[in-house]
Amino acid sequence: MKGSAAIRRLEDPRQQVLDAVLVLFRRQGYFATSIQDISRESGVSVGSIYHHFGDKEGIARTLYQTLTEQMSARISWISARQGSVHDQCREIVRALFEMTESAPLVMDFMLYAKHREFLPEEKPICSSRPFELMRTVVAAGIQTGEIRKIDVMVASTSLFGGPIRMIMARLDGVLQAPLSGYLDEVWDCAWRSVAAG
Amino acid sequence: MKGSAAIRRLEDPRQQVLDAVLVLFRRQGYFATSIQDISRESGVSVGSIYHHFGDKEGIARTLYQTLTEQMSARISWISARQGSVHDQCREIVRALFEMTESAPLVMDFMLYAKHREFLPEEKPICSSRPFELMRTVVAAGIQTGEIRKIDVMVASTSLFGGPIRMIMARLDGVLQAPLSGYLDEVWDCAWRSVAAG
DNA sequence: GTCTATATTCGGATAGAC
DNA sequence: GTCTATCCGAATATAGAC
Repeated sequence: MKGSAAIRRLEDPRQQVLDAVLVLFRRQGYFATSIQDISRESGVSVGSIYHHFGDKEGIARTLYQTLTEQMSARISWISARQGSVHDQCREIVRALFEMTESAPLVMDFMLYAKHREFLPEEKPICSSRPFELMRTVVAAGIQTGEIRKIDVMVASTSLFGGPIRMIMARLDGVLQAPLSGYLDEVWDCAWRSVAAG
Repeated sequence: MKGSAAIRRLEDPRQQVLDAVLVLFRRQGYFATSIQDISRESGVSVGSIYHHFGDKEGIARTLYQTLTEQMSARISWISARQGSVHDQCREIVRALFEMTESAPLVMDFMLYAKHREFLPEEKPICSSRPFELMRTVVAAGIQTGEIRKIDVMVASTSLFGGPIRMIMARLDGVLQAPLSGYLDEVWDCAWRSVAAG
């Protein structure tokens, strides 16, 4: 039955560990978080953690890959459901804002964690799938003529740079109110920067 | 004479250490850099380093404060020399781009370093002096009517968010060519997002 | 102020029982 | 698969001579 899957998932030690490190990495950072901390917070023993993840880096890598995949999937899904590139991009920004409020730890890890410091093999965040997808959408917008004929990288950073800085400000506590209240104004600014006509 | 000052500065152990950690923190990050590494790279002994900085965190703090002060001073200077807010902001972006090319290590430390992980006392980078100054300029622009009447934070992130993302892409190696070639297009986009009229 | 040698702590990783 | 007890290398910080 379905219910047992949910319970199993709660008991799944891998998921327990991933949930715990998301909290701990945010609170103390990767390096200040010991395996002992992770064991205590997750309720999974040290030996079990090593059995499942190999080493400490393996935990971070698994978390990183899981989250980037989820985010990519969500962006693709949104993108496919919208008609115009304008609507696609606006809904992506809306989704990013919504994720920031509902899962700030995830957004924090995605945007702020210096993956290069503890995942030297991984590509920089700018080159990760979610950001590549955003650039793809922008490139399509230039093709359709919705977006002015400018460099794709310039268009992407102009369109999403403002919203991303707002998210960072919110995660830092510089911004007190929820992002949803700023969405219309932020999107209006962002779109003006690249809109054709 | 002036020459001896320059030589003295090269011999100043504090400066030697700060120069070295800028390189090391960029290459390996704060936590992966040991005091031994710093001693080797700077040519200053471990004991001397502790004498001057107290502890490892003291090195990072000194570096952070020195760089934010320099950056703030430069932004203030630029801002004071320009007539319109439009020109002030454009020259700030130009200066940021120029700094990225001439001193990438400095920009990397300012934008990318997770200061919260090793400087828990410091304010988040969004709240640091340089960013506050930028918001002040933007607020002035709203007063003069050059910038539309929108939320100051929204206006700031919209205006500088794109350029900052371009800088990050450049530091990550995602962008191959120097930023100077993108300045006009980036600034055009940025200004459109907030310009009145 | 500068340096070398050293102490002490800490945390990643493993061994091996269950 | 899970757990506890343990090892061992590494890194911060200090002591104390010069």
